[in-house]
Amino acid sequence: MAEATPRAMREHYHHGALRQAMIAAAEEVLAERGLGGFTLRECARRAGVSPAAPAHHFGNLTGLLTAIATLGFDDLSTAMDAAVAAAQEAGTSRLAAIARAYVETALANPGRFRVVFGQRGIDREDPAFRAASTRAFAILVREVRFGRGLPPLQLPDGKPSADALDPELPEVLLAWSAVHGFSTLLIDGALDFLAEGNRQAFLDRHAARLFGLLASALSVEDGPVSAREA
Amino acid sequence: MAEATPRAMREHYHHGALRQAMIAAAEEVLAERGLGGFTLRECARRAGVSPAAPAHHFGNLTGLLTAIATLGFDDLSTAMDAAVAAAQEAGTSRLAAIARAYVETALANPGRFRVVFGQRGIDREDPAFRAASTRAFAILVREVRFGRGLPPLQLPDGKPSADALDPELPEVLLAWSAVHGFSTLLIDGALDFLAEGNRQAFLDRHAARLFGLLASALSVEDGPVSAREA
DNA sequence: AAATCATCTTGACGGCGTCAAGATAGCGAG
DNA sequence: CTCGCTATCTTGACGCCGTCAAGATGATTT
Repeated sequence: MAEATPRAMREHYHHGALRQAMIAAAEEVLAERGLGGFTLRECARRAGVSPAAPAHHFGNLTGLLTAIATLGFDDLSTAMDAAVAAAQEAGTSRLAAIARAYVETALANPGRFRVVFGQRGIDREDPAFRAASTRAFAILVREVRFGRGLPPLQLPDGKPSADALDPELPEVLLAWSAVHGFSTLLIDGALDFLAEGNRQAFLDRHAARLFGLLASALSVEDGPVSAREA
Repeated sequence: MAEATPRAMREHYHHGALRQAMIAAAEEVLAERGLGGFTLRECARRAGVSPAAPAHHFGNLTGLLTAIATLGFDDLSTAMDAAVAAAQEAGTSRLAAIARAYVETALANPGRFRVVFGQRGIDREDPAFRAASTRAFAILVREVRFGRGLPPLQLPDGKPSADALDPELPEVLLAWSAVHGFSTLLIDGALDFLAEGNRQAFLDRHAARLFGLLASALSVEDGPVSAREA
């Protein structure tokens, strides 16, 4: 497949599905070496193609990363939706399930997760990316509203009107910030001094309590419920 | 100062304070071009020195970034402590003040903030870095405990014993995750589709509510306050 | 005054992303 | 059926990157 003989080159001069092949190679490289070790040339190498070939399909490195980011966002949506369905079934907290799914997706392939959040130049105006991003955000909004006993919002097609989701925005932002922050802190090793070399044990020990705390914080009806016996 | 004549070169063959100069240059580059446009060679250029000169002081790029990260963590600590003092004075929520300070620090110099959290290879085992990191974490722990009406923890010197801070760990993690996640989402532009081109207005509009929500969530006395009428 | 040592320069290496120019092949129009 | 068109891919080059080995320089110690 990656033959170097003139014969094979002649036969495969036109790759035929380079775009797909590049994306597959990119996912591979990200999983293997992370975002730091990610290289356009290496992806081209694995796709069995010259370094300049991808330009025609993706424009440049940013284009490739944007494509990866779009897929990554879709995976995030898929994982969250699946988690919600499972929690629904099991009768457990849907918000906690979403949180778990988000963090697990990030930890499963940190390099890819970092691409999604543009640690290395993606095109946020790209229509496909925007669509994927909006889709994921809508899931979060829907679940936060569900957690507060509110009916789902009518999301015509494009982005939800800012006014419509304004009332619950702080809750949504808190939810997203918390799961996203926890994910990045874990990925970047900022919590390693607490995990003492065993990240999984650390998660088993504290993640559920953290997610539960978040879910219950978001379910609280109104203002400060403190002042209980302070 | 950055003369190129042999004369000046001879006079300045030994820079004398290259370490400082490199750090200053690095901060400059980070502020100007962000972490993506950050380059060891560019820093050396601004310090008026050859590309290989910094090696003697920092080892390699990672060494320089680690030094920057250490300073960045210290700034985070300073900002948080100042915010707490101010809130104390004003009688407002100390936790909300810390949150605001954290986010503001991140937004003030995103490139530097990204260095702190190792988006580009730092040495987390570096003693100075570890100390700075522990210091900042201790502030967070102290304030979360204060918010819950608990006395400050005895932190001998090194890291706090894991057992001692175990009870409040979920709250601390939630606090850190939320402020960190909000910061990175903002920095990475993931919230731009909500901010509609005016990030400051967006913050003015929603940040206070978000921080207030977080602070009150952390002040809740005990377990799930949900199940109220679910 | 001589020797030692930290500091800095020079020149080179391989790897990167990108670009211009040319080779190749599939495809539609005649 | 063939001719040309166009999308696709290669080649070779450019400037930039981080790093290294070897040598120059100057401060410090002996």
